[in-house]
Amino acid sequence: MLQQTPVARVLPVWAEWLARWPEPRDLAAVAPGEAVRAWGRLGYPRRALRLHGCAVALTERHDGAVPADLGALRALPGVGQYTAAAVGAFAFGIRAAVVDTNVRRVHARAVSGLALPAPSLTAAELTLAEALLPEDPAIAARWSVAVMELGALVCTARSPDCSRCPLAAHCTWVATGSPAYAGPPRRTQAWHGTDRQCRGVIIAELRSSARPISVGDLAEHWPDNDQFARSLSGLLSDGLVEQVEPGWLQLPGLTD
DNA sequence: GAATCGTGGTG
DNA sequence: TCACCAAGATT
Repeated sequence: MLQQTPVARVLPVWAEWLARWPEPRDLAAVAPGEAVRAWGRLGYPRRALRLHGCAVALTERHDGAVPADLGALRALPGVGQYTAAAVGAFAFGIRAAVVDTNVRRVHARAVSGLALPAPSLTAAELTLAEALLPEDPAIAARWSVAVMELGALVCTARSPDCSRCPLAAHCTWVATGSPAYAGPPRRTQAWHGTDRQCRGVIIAELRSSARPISVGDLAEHWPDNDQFARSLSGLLSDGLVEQVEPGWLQLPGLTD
C-alpha cells in the first residue's frame, strides 16, 4: 500500500484491511475482486491484486506466514527490492539497505550534494546505501528507519527544514549553498484524458457496483469510445476486470 | 532503460 | 491554479 502512496492516506485503509483479514490465509480465501474493492481510492489497483496474490502465495508456499528471507520475499508478487528489504529489515532484523524515495533524497543531499536524486534508482545509489549501512543488523534497521523518517519529516522534497536537521552541519548540499536541481528533467505524469484516467473511471464504477455492469453502461462514463475500449482491454488483460458473460463486467472472482 | 500504472494533498 | 510528488514494481 505504501508503494508510491503517502503514509497518511494508507493508514485508514490498512487498518480496515487488517481488521477484516488479520492473516494472509484470510485474504487468500476471498476473491481478488474483494481486495480491489477494499483498496478504495489508494490508486494503482494492480497493487491490490498483487497483495491478494501475495496472500495466496504465502498460504500455499509458506504455511500462511511471511518468510524471513530476502529471496523468498522478493519472489512474492508486487515485492521488489525495496519492499523485500523493508520487510526483511523491519520485521525480521535482516541487514538490508532500505532505499526508498526518502532515503534517496537524504543521501543525494547529505552525501552527493544534490538537491534531488535522479529520476530513478541507480546502481551508484545502491552502492552508497550499502556502504553507509551499519554492520550490526539491528542497528542497520534502526539506521534505515531514522534516515527514512528524516527524509519524510525534515529533509522533504519541497521545503526541507535544515534548521531542524541533525545532519545540517555535515550536509554537502548545505555546505555548497543548497544548489538547485540540475539533473535530467523530471516529467510529471499526464492525467486528464489519458488511459490512466479512463482506467480509473472504469475501476471506480465496478468498485461501487454490487452487480456486474454491461459494457454499454460502462462506456457511458467515458467520451472516447476507442480509448474506452483500449483501456478496458488493458484492464481485462491485467486481471483487474473480468467478463462474467459476454458484455457483462465485474471485478475479478466476484460471484455477485 | 524507458514506459506504464492512480489518486489526492500541497506550495 | 497547477505542477509536483508520494515507504515502487513490472514489462
